[in-house]
Amino acid sequence: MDPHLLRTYVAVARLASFSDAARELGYTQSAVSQHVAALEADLGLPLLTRRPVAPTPAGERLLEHAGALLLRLDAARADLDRFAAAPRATLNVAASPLALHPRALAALPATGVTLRALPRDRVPAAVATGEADAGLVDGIAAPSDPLRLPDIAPLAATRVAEEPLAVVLPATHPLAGRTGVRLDDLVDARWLDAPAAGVPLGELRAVHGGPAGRGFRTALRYEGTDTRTLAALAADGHGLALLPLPAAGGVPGAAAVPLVAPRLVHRTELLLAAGARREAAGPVAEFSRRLRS
Amino acid sequence: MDPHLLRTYVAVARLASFSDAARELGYTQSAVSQHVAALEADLGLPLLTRRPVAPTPAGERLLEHAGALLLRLDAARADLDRFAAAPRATLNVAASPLALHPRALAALPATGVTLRALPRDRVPAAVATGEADAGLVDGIAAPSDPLRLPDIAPLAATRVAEEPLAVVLPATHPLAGRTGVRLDDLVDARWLDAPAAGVPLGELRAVHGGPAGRGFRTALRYEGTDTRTLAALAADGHGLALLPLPAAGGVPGAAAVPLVAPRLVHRTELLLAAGARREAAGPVAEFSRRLRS
DNA sequence: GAAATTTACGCTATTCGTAAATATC
DNA sequence: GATATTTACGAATAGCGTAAATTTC
Repeated sequence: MDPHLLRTYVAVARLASFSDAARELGYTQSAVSQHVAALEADLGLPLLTRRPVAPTPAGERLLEHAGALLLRLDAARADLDRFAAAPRATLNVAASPLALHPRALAALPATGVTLRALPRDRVPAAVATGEADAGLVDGIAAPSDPLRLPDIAPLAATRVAEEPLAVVLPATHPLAGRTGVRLDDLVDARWLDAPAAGVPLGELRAVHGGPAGRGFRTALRYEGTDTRTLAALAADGHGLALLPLPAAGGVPGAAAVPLVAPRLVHRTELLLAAGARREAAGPVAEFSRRLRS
Repeated sequence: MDPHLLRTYVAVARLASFSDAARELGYTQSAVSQHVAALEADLGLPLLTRRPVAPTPAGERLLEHAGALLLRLDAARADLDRFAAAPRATLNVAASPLALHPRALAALPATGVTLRALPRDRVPAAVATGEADAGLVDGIAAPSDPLRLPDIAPLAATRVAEEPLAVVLPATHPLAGRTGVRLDDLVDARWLDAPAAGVPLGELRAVHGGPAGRGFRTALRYEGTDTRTLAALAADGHGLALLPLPAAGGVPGAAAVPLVAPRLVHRTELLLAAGARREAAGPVAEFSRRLRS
């Protein structure tokens, strides 16, 4: 189970071709074939069917392991590399769309900043592998609870902000006038699933504690990142949206009603590779220090 | 960052000796020295001080990564090995002390069972690496929330049971007569820290959502696994204990008062390596099926 | 029979052990 | 000076590419 072999195997499985994988990895087809053969011999299992090239059931399993494994390996290397490298002169921030809290924006250094929007679940990996120096992620959690992040690598998470959650509904909706809604009142409602722009429904289900069982049916899926659009969709009756309260207001035809039960908040966290915390100077340290205070 | 090198490095760091590590791994001292040198060259960093042998700061960092990495690697191998192997004839269960719920005991097959008690945090690893065929873990969580387990490998977790939590206090305690207590009433209290026998205070703090900030001072630490002893200590005024309600009752001089706020439960889960779920027959499948129904 | 994967084979680079050299307490 | 780590060096091995063989559509 040499990582090289795993890496090759993953590439072959992804591209469904030995030859294409060889091109991508800079090997000959022969070498790729030998890699896969070695892996199969090592595990005593066929991993791929040939013609067409597709993973066997055992191969599917291995893919799950291999992905995480290679990610961790890259993360370890990146983290250790940071030890040796000089403090960076620029700051590379990966952020999920809703994590760009004013407090975070205010803490950004004046120059040398690159800000990249990434899907929520790719932010931790970006920080771990060194693609980004710092990450800003959001999610929902119980008040003052940390977010549940996948542990790709030892990352230091710091609270940046917590805001109430709000349900966005059409101004004509019977609940629109309320000062607060309970989620239980809305289990039968149709929701907008907007993993990028809004709070992902899956996460809500996880935190709220419903097993796959009840509710949260999806009416429409929106794949963009614009919260105004999302609120407009909600105003137009395509389904309910869940947003941080500050982001939910001010859309014509829409009412934002705070979610009062269960007691959940929209939380933003700063993510730093643990190795990066040693840096005493530089924009990464500066950004981190400002957000911490 | 070859896993072999990492494994050697970890052994050297743990044993604080090149020679001892060589003996343990079945290499010569020379080979071990070369391994460490190769790693240091690869990363461009010194990882160990010699005489005495101890990890440098960078080495410490690497240890964190390496541990998780090697664990995942072992888990992957074990998981794939299960694919090739014939269904096991015996059932090897790893369980944290409080996870031995009657429902779990009742589901055990009549013969061929080995039951091993393990600290809570080692159960997932035991299942992942194949040391155990199945695991029973407990912890505290919001009602019908899954436990937060470290993701060493893709493990399938199933709910086995949820029980109310109870605070165990001396019968003479002012709150002893209550039908329920709120945790907020007890932040100033002294607690028994019994990571093995009771619910770990750290976990409570995490779920309840206090950052390192307030409360949960420890009066006495008990490292055994016996809940009766723990309750007796609480009865004797050495501090408060937190136990699942069923385990908390019936101790002379002690009162068990259900915890009513925050709404948390003691939860037990069955852990199965995802690879093992394919087994249609055998004691592992039988055990799993009985607990699922 | 064309396209793709596997196998054969030779070259090179790596890895490990023996043994000598060197460093540290 | 004894103990422990490093270095030098040779033998075995593993890994890759070229090219021929084989498989499959």
